[in-house]
Amino acid sequence: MQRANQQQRANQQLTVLRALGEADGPLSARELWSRLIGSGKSVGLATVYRALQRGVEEGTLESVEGLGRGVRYEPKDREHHHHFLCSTCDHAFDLFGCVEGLDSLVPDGFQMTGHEVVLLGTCDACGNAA
Amino acid sequence: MQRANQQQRANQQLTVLRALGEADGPLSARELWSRLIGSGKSVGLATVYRALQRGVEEGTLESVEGLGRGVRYEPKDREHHHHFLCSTCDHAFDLFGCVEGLDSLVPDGFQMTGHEVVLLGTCDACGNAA
DNA sequence: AATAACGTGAGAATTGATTATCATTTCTCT
DNA sequence: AGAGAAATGATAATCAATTCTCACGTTATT
Repeated sequence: MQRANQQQRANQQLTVLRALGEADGPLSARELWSRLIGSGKSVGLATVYRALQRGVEEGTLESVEGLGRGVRYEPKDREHHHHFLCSTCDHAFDLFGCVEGLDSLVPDGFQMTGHEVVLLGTCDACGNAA
Repeated sequence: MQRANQQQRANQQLTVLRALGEADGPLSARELWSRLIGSGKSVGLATVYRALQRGVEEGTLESVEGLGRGVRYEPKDREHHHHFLCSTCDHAFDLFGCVEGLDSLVPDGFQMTGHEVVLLGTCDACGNAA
């Protein structure tokens, strides 16, 4: 391993969690890792996984399924929201607000404990780049 | 391979597609395969995959992501609907009806082309079995 | 019946995501 | 500074889902 400078040493996991906290939506481990590398932070993919796993164990992070294939993570302290999944860049964006009329969809005998709403389409950037 | 009886020979892929058509919600390849085996139909998992792949290519099936991890499949001719995902048995049930107020969630500059709503909780059977 | 194209099942191979391992390095505390 | 605990990065191992391969059965056509 090449000489790493002291600046970006320290607690790498904090670097990871901070980056996730600044994201505009839930990120997968790889997505988060790419962003870190892209912004010049040298962290191992394994460390990203470790940070995410630990965040979930400690209750500060939440894993989000239902957005395309993989699992994504987001800070748990965000208030109730949903996501917009861009089919071009595959990034998930946080949305604000919720919807009406969910209760009426629940079949007799079923107990609803939560819900997810995902809007699909093209994000601003991808739409303009077309 | 043990002697298979002629009755259930013929076009196995049709058997697969028929079973999917009779399901009360989208099924994963494995889920569909299990059901077939469970009901005495001897089909190979590879054949299930072939039938699903072909169904999608020919436009009669649609793959559904966003329900837990894997990919599930459903006939494309069903009218617009959403799903209830039971956290106990992991089965996805078709629901009827839709919700209000989706448009207002779309951020400026984003183009929405579709949406998914997933209700989470416990299905009737699992709730009673508890 | 003969031939060729297609369908099938079993299991191997591939793939992508996640976890485990291990030699170092960094931290913490004294 | 020194000792032991924890963190880190590279990469190997694991695991589940999906695809591929191939020997053989089936169907269609003649």
